[in-house]
Formats: sequence, C-alpha cells, structure tokens
Amino acid sequence: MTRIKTSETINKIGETVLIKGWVNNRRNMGKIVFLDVRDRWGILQVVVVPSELDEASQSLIASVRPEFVLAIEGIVQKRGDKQINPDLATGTVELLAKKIEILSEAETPPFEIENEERQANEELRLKYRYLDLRHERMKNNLVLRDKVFAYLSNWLRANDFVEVQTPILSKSTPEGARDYLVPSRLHPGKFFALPQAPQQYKQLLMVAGMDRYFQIAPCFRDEDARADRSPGEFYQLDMEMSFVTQEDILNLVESMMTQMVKELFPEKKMTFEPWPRLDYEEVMKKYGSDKPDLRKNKDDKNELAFAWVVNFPLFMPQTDEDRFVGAGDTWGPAHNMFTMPKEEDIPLLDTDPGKARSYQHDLILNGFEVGGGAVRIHDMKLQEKIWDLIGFTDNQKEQFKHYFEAFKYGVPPHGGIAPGLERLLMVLLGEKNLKEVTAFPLTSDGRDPMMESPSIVAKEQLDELGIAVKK
RNA sequence: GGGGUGGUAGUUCAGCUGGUUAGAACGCCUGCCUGUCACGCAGGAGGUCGAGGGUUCGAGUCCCUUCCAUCCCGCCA
Repeated sequence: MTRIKTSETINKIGETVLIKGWVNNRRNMGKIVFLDVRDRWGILQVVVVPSELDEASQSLIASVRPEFVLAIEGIVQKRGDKQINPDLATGTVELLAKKIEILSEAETPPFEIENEERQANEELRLKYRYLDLRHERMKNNLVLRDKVFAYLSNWLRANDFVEVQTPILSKSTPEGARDYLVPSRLHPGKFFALPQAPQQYKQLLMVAGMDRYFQIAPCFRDEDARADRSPGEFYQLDMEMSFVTQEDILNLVESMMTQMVKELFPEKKMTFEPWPRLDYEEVMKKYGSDKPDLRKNKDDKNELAFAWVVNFPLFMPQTDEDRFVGAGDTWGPAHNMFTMPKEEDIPLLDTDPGKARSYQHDLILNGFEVGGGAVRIHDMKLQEKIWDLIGFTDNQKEQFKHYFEAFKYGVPPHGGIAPGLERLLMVLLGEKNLKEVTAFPLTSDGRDPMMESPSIVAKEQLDELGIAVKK
C-alpha cells in the first residue's frame, strides 16, 4: 500500500489507508488510546482499540511514546459531531488503526516538540536543530521561505532574467566587511575569499551581455551578528540589469515584491501604494535614521510599510569614528565604490565632493533595510576619478585590474539591487530574529553547536596547506 | 573590544531583608480510566542552585574572580 499524507485523509472516508509519521502526542484512556500522528502536512488523530488491531500490533502499542516513527494502516472514519476538532485541519476525520509498525523508537527529546509555547533557550535549540525544526512554526517558516524564493525566481525568469551561479571561491578585495579566507593547496601562501556579495561578477555579466541577471546568492561576511544580521552567511536576491535607469530598477522591484506579497501573504496590507521615494537628507532630518519605520499602526502585525530611500551622498567623510577601511584619509564611499554619481552632481566632484549625491537606492520595510543597490559607473575614467577621490593607492587599484580591463571592451549602462532574503522573510513572517527563518544558523558568536564547527583540523591538513596555527 | 540582561530539576521559571529537608508548571516513569484532543485522576523519580574563592554560626540569596548565553554599541562597501 502506498503511503498517503495525513492531510489527504479528509477525502478518504471509509477507505483503508497507510500513513507514516511521528507520534506528536499520546492520550491513553485505558481501553482506547489516541495517537496524534504528525507528518510534514499536519496532524491526524489515530484511534487505537486493541480489539481492532492484529496481534503483533496489540503487543507493541503499550511501548509507543512521543516522537516514535510509526507506519499505521487503518480505516479513515468520519468523527461524530461532538468529536470534531476545529483546531485540526483533519479534525473531521480520524484513522481507526488496524496495523501498527514501529519504524523507529525515540528517546525523550531535550525539549518538548508538541508545545510550541514552551521554548528552550537558543543554544539548546540550535544544538538539537533537527528537533527544533519539528515545531510547526519552524517547519512553516522553512516552507514559506521556499515559497518566497521560488516565487521571486520564477517572477524574474518570466521577466527575462537569467540566473547565473557566480564563484564561491573568489577573491579578497578591499571592500567593507572582513572576508572569510580559504587557503589554496595548489598555491601555498595564497587565499581565496568567500564573496561578501557577487558585486563584481554581476557587473562583469553585464559586460558579457547577459542584460538581466539574478541569483539567489549566498554571501559571506566575517562580522559580529545582530538579531537582523546573520553571523557568517546569508542569502541575497542579487539582481543586475543593463540599459536601465534608477527609476526602472525601482519600478521593477516594487512590482515584483508587491505581487509576491499579495500572492503569498494575502493577509498583509501595504501602508503605501505606490511606495514613496524618500530623499536621504530629508529622511535623516525627519527621523534621524535612513531606515525609519513608517507604519501608521505599529501594533498591527499585518501592516507593511515599504519605501525607497534615494539621493544618498556619494561619499562619507573619513573620521576616526567612521572610516571606510581601505580608503584614504578624506573620503570613503557611502555605498560602494562602483556607485554612479547623479549626472547633475558630477561637476561637484571637482569642487565639493561631499555634496555629490549618487544613484544609490535602499529598500526599507518596517524599519529594516531589506535591500540596497545602485546604478553603477560604466565609464572607467569616472571610476578612476572616484578611486582617486577615496585615496586608492596604485596597489589597491591593481586588485581591480580585471575590472579595469573589462571596462575597455564596451560596457552597457547598468544597475541593480540585492534584497536580503532572510531579513525580508523575518519581517513578513513576524519573526524577531533571522535564526527563525534559517534552517541551520550559527549562534551569535559564530558557532554551530550541533556540528561543533568551527573545529580544529588535523596537523597534516594544515601542513599540506602550508598553514601554521598560533597556539 | 565595551555595555545591558540572564545562568536554580529534562524544559520554562519562582525563590522577599541571608535562616528548617530548594519549589511550581510542563515533560518523564508506574497504576487506573472506551471518546480524548493542553485528556483526567493517584503515586513516583529527578538538583554540583554555571564554576572557583571569600564574608558569616548559617549563602541559591551578600562580595570577589571566572566561564557561558542572549541583546545592544563598536563593526556590518
């Protein structure tokens, strides 16, 4: 007999079926036992009456405990009017067990699976993440994460975007965050870096003529975590388009996100339609933040205030408190060093660079920055001018040699954006921490208590890589 | 690197101004129960009070040191 999902039983009244799943709960009434059996699709009440069971099943029913994995064959029956459970999707039916097989026994878990309210502390949850993910809320979060990823990918493909996988083993470049380094065995003393974002690759794909690129891109930054900032790795919906203006980028993303929310989160209401385009300077003056929470009623869990922030300054002054690592003493890039200045502000580069504004755009949602991007510089002369202004040395420019080289061969005007997918999901799902929408996150201090990573490696492995570890 | 909060049973927590044998709920174990669905009832097991030191007749409680967790600042182009 083929297994069916617990959720399918509501359409199989009177039929003999086979279900498989975990014991969510057991209620022993003496001569009758109720088992709530859980699979990915839900929970089904199984009625166990010894007289209905075959002999083998009768002898094992007493030993069945929560989280045992069972295969149960039985007859789907309609529940009596008084026995209907409105809280259960399968609450109108139940399975009268005829044959029970224990596929796997289970020890008592370190925390309760059935009771969602009683939540263990975070480290314990992460150590036993495979049990934590049995919680309905966590399972639903992962399923919705997949739905959002799939919706956005498909939407982009339907709009002529092509997904391209860019390298994970990449190159360390003087950008903002700390790199994760990967030693090269074949080139002792040299290192790959895991990408902080596929920034240069996607721009080079525009040079290649891909026209519209996207990627659900893993990004790696070796920085300290926050509730809304994952330690280690996270995913961006990385996008880049050729022959577009900033207006084109904003309109496309707005339309994509709006449709996604309406389709997948119909209970949500947007505060603004269309989304406002806010001037950076005005926003800072009015709210003291470049990512204000613009909801009208902050108690309403279903209100979503999307907005754009534009007209960012191109440069930030380098100060002792606030300094772009890798730049000189005067100016650092406000966003990144590839961001295009607004045409009307280009003359300011020679006179008053601090006043020059750029084609950077941030997507904000309920007080979180859920995406950032820009129109890029496609003129190498302008790019060099920017590099000079931020005090790049010849040595630093040398690290962008490939970029320099590529820009000799015909570069389309281009720009893009990269929404942070976990942060977006966190807001959409009403979670307070990115860990709640990530299957196997690291702890805040960058460990995995389940795998016990990072870990010490064998000396032979280090020797082969030419690495000596300081004790 | 800095700051806030926390660490007591398997889990989540309470434990006042220092005072008898450290409690509750859930979970777990045993028994009873044929309509429960947070089943119920009766009983039971389970504690290095994060660790070390100190003050005191007496420390879960006060002091010092230290470890761990989490949130925030720094950091995050």
